[in-house]
This record gives sequence, structure tokens and C-alpha cells, in this order.
Amino acid sequence: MNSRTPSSRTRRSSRSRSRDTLSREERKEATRRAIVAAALRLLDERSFSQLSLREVTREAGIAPAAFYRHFDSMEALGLVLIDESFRVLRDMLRTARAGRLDPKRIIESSVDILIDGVNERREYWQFIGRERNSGLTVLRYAIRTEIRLITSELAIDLARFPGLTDWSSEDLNILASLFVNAMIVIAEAIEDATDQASLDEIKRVAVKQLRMITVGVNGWRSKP
Amino acid sequence: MNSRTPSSRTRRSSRSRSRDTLSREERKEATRRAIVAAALRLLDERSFSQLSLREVTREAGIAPAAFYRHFDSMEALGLVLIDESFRVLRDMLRTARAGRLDPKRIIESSVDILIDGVNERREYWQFIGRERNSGLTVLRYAIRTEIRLITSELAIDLARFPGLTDWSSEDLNILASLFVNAMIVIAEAIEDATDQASLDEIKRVAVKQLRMITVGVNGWRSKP
DNA sequence: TGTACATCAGTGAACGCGCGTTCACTGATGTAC
DNA sequence: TGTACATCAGTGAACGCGCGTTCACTGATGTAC
Repeated sequence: MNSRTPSSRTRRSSRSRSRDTLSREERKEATRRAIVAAALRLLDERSFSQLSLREVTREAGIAPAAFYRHFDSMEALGLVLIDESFRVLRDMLRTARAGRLDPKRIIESSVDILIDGVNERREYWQFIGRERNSGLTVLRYAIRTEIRLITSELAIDLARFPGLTDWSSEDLNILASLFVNAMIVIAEAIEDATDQASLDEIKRVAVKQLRMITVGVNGWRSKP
Repeated sequence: MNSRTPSSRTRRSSRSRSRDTLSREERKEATRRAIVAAALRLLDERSFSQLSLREVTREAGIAPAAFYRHFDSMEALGLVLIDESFRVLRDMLRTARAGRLDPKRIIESSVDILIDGVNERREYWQFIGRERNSGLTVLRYAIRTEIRLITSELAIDLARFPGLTDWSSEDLNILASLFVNAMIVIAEAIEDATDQASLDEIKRVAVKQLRMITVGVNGWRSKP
């Protein structure tokens, strides 16, 4: 398999392509992305189960039958959307962890990052929020699995926090899911927010709720 | 309007009805209830937007056209379902408040009541949980309004609790929504629970989470 | 009580529509020599 | 480089299906006298 080895022929053809055309493979990938993007655009106002294959192909600018060159079924497209959404979401969380936060303002900073992150990639959050409970069983389970994963990652992170080092792993998981649930609820609330004022209100409430939880945590004695 | 005044005629006819027939009005009401019950039955495995008018009438045992004698559209049926679901839910909460709980075991008791309540009327909780985020916009807003109502009722209740009497109403509302959110998450978790063991697990986690929150509340100083 | 008429919940056929899926096809891209 | 053939992403027509909605109807129930 030396298909990557450059030859005078492939080099020339790829040069001419870079001007006006793309390889067959590249065109296919572009269409695939167009389908995913079209679906995400339509999901702004509909839930996934309300989306028809024909609508998606219409929005993507291709014939209905072309869909099957890329996905076996709408369900398969849904799973790809979940995968992509959680990749974006995990990216956001990783960034949030990388930037070392001032421990004194850790809640404010976290809420800021969460709200900005949700705002920047609303489509993905909206999709996940909607499909988490309703719609197709397969999608629901895929989402819950991803959320469980994120929760246990957070639990591992929390274990290193001063004051939590002696907590049992079960208690850490319970605390983590308390935070993750709060995050989900906050993200859901942001969906409906149309102006800056309501966003600020959501932020204020979120900070207070998380503070109430953490104050509780300080008083909590975990029995390992 | 003395249609209720008994006459020898109506008395006789109603006596004969009680044996084998019902009045036209009673029959109509029975059909209406059959439609609502059929929808609720089908919603066990589908979300409302995946439900078709014809499916509902088929399940209810009537012709599709008969649906329109009772509801203008599926959306109207959806709103009736929300109304009924929240009536059931409010009943449950009222019962929970009426029985004075041992303050020492208030969280355990509340969680017990919640879990039993959700289990007894799974259909309603499932429906509300599914439609809360996805599906038809009209239903979503109706549900959020109801939840906001329940939250502020809880806030009023909380105001009377020792230790919370001097809290600002904003803080009480934030605390109330923390509890309501936890309730929703617990109810969602119960949906997936199939056996007693997983129910017990959910109960344990729920009790711990609510305890963490209340421990936090004890340390919280509300600034009015 | 008996009769004649009104009401109206439920019927069943019909409609046009958008759907998912299939299929043989086209024509541009890729490959072998 | 040029030619002959293979590949395959995308097409467009066709299909059968279940849908929501309409309509004139039926026949049991209700009402007036």
C-alpha cells in the first residue's frame, strides 16, 4: 500500500485539482459533511425523530438515493451526530481543565466556560439535550453512555481536589453526577435564552446553585 | 336549565341505562377517555411526535375521523395529556406534604414517596420527561410552565422551614429548583430501572445527593 | 305511553401528499498498460 | 503521453405505504308533544 507515494503523475493531477477540482474521495467526504451539517441545521427547530431522510438530502442539495452512499439509515446518521457532538463537548471540557483556574473563583470560571461553550456550539447541545430523553432508543442509550463516561472522568478529577482526597469513589461519582446534572440543566436553560439579560440571569442562578452544592460538600463526611 | 330535575321518565330511562346502556354524553366521555388512555399506552415506547392520529384511533378502537369529535388536532390531545399528567403529579406532591414527615428522616421519606409515586404512574412521568425537551414547541412550553409553578410552590413551602425563614425569596426559588431538578433526574433514572436492585441503587444515590445539597443549605447564608 | 322529528357520535370511503427504498442509469474520476 | 476499461458518487423515476383530513352517511339517543 504505497498509495501515498508521490509520482510525477499524481503530483500533477493533485496540483490541477487544487485549482478547480477535488479527488473522488474528497468529493465524497465533502458530501458526507454536507449531509451531517444539513441535519444539524434542521435539528435547530425539530427533534431527530421528526427529521425525514428526504428533508436532509433536500437541505444538503443531493438526491434522496445518494444518502445511502454515506449512511445505512437515518439511525446511523443519528449515531454519527452524537459522536461528533460529544467530541466537541469533550474538547470543551478538556480546554476547561487545561487552563488552571483560580481556586477562589473556580465556580464562576467554570460556569463562564460552560455558558460560553454552550453558546458557541448551540447546535450540538440542543441536539443532545433533545435526544437524551426522547426519540429513538438507540440514540438515547448512546447519549447516556457518553454522559456516564464524562461523569466518571469528572469524578477522577475531583479525587485530586483538596478536601476530597479521602472520599470514597462512590461518593465522588455521586458528587460528579450532581455537577453533570447541573451542567445539563444549565445547558437546557441556555437553549431558551434569547438575550444577554436572560443569559446573565442563568449565570447568576447557576453560580448560586453550584455554590450551594459545594458548601454542602465541605460539610460532608464521606465514609469510605 | 332544570335538566338535572328527575322526572318519572328520566328516572326510568337512567335505571334501564345503568343495566345495559349509557347516555350519549357518557358514551362520548368514555370514548374521549379511551383516546387519552390509548395515547398514553402508545407513549410507553414512543415520543409524542412519533405518534400518529391513526395509530391512536386504532389503539382506541374507533375510526380515524371520530378523533375530531373530541380533539381539534394531535397537539390538542398533547396538551390534555400534559394537563392530566401534571394533575396526577400535583396530587402526589400534595399527598407528600399532607403526611407530616419525621424531620430527621425527611429526605429518605421524600425520596421514598417520589420513587413510589413515579413507579405507580410511570406513564405520566415518562411522557413528561420525554416531551420536556424534545418534540413540539407548544408542549415543551406548557411543561416548563407547569414545572416553574411546582418550583415556586415548593419555594413557598421551604420558606417555613427552620433555618430558611430569613432566606431571600430568590434564594428560596434557586434552592427549590435545585430540588425539582434533582427530582426530575431521579424520575428519569427510574424510567430505565427494570428490577428492584437498580431501584434501590437509584434510591441510595438520590438520598445522598439530596443530603449533599441540604448539608450545603445549612452552611449557606442568604443575603436578602 | 306512543309517535314524529332532531341531534350528533361514530363510520367508511376517498383524496392528495411526503415518505423510505429500489433500481438501472450516467458521466466524471481513477487505473492499467 | 494516449487509450481503453473499471469504478462508483450521484441521479431520477418508480413503487407501495401510512398519513391527516373531508365528507356524506347511519342509526342510536334525546326531545317535544
